[in-house]
Amino acid sequence: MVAAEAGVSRGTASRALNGGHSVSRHALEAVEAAAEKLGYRPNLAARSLVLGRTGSVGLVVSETDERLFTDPYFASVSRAVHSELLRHDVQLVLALAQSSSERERMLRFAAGRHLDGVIIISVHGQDPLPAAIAAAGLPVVIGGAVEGPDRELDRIASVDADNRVGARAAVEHLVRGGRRRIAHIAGPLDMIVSRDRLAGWRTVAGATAGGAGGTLTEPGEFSEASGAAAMRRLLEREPDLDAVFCANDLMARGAIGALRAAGRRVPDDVAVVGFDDLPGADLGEPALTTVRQPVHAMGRLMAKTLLDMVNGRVPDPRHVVVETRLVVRDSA
Amino acid sequence: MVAAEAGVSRGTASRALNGGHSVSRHALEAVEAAAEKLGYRPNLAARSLVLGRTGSVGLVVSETDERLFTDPYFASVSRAVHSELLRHDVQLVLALAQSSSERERMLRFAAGRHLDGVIIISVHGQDPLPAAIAAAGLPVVIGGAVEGPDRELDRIASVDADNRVGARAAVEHLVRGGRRRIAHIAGPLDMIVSRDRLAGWRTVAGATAGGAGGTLTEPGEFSEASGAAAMRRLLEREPDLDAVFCANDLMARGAIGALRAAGRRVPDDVAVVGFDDLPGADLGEPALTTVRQPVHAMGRLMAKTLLDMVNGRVPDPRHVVVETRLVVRDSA
DNA sequence: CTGTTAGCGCGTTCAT
DNA sequence: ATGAACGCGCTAACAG
Repeated sequence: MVAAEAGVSRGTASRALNGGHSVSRHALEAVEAAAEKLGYRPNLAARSLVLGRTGSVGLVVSETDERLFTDPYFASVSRAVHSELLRHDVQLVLALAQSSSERERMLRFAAGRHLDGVIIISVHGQDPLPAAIAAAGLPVVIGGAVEGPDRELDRIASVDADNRVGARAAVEHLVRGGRRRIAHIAGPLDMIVSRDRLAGWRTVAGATAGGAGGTLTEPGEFSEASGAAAMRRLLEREPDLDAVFCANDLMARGAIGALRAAGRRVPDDVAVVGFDDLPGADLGEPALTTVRQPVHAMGRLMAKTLLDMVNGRVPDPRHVVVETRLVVRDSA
Repeated sequence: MVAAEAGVSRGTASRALNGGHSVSRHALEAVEAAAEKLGYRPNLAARSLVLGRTGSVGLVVSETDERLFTDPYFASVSRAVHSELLRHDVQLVLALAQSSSERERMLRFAAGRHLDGVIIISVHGQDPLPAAIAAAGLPVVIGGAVEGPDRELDRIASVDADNRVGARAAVEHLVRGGRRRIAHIAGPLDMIVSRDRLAGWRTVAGATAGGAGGTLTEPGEFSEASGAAAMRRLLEREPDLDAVFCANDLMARGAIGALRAAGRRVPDDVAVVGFDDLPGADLGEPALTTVRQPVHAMGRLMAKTLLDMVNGRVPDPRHVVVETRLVVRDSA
């Protein structure tokens, strides 16, 4: 420790640079001056080796960078997580993990103690990554629902929106508006979020149009283009549909474009409801009726929960579901 | 080292887990089996302490998360950087650094040897971060131009597009098309990119409309909304303008919207040229004439250059400028 | 309040 | 081919 070259011993220097407890004013000033003069930077690798802490947590996105940078949802979540971490002086490390080889690398990275904990969003299928990281001893917070054995692991927590309830509210709103042939553009069916929103829709729509309402669905991929494509397929299958509930706002925007291209007016001919209430949903033409997810609050909660776990506290409940709310605008 | 519990000494185990050189088949297998059984994960913090290498590099974006997730430019760059790093088995760590306190944290993070090197894009003003990181002994690659003393530092390299030339080509194209009152929507003037594109425009436009062409400019912030706002200001100042060159595609899109809202046809009344040629530029209505920047190649080059420097090679030249190319489509 | 010592987990020399 | 010992830079625990 070069700073010790400035008068005192390494122990004293270390104390001075950290809290400054139990150090005389004189020594403290000498150390600070020396550190300044030498441009001293503590080696964080060494520090984390002895402390068992790195002071940084990861936000891993199991998604193509395409979607990461395209869907405002991720922007909102990262912003929320980031701002919460800053308050606790913790560094955010954003990492992509699309392919399984990248997930494997991520696992090595996290398990190798480069991180104190990990937040994972956009989990597809039953991704082994969360459980693997937890098995390596790191706390994991999942943004979204958790099923199966993972749910029981003490090191895994989650923050999810009440997707089923939200979806049901959306479709009930359409029914109240007199719509009968209500279609659904779903998200990728390997994601629990998608299946939950689908289930919420089916509960209500299955009771309309003589039960046929429960089959009128096409999957998309949460992107605008995939929403437009799904909408075209639905129109082909069922030209008479009078409403469509989309699993997110981006697909809703795509659906509106496709409807217009097909000569339908929104909401006169076909009503459209989205999910998320992302920034901008209120601006488009027409303004989008959608289910609001408190994304910012959820992001902060994920961060806060993770930090709690990093500090050895097990949150109770470990799995929280936050409320959503229907926001009625012009499109339905 | 727990793996040593499986028969051999720690040294042998270490050799077995790494190259496997100078280790008997028998010992090697024993160690591998033990590692597998114990779910052994090397502690990367310890490894980087002794090796002086972490195997990860940072991509820091001095930008709001808003823009990071909104401007497809960042998506393209990160994708390129990421893919190149993967080939070399290096972990990408994405980090935001908007405020100066976040930059300070980033500096501690990098200087603390959590990273082997750093790529910085979207540098505003003369950000002290690059020089500070370089001073801490880490190699830095800047995406964009470098001015002043930073340019001479051995540890700083850069990859930039020939913004002046590209801008000039765009404006010359407008002149050839018979346009005379050619306005410019600039980027934030604290960025060299913006000033370079502005200068390219001024070179040519300054010679049109009796010299008045060189003053008809308004700054934006590279976002669609700021492009629209700048366009409105320009129309107010100069209702007769017949063309506008925008410092990026996003602002060009915003400008087109504002022009239409003001009742001007594009390109009939006003021609519009952008910069970047981002995915989607060819799709909109009208398809955008723009200056193509080889973003993917630039991203890969940044990554490759950084890895070279991490390995002790100093690239020559240290500052490279890549060519851009005008892509003529419908909007001008 | 301060100096000393030990040890975090690893790769690597040097003997053997 | 292998084992023992050392040191990376740091903090914590213990003496003084």
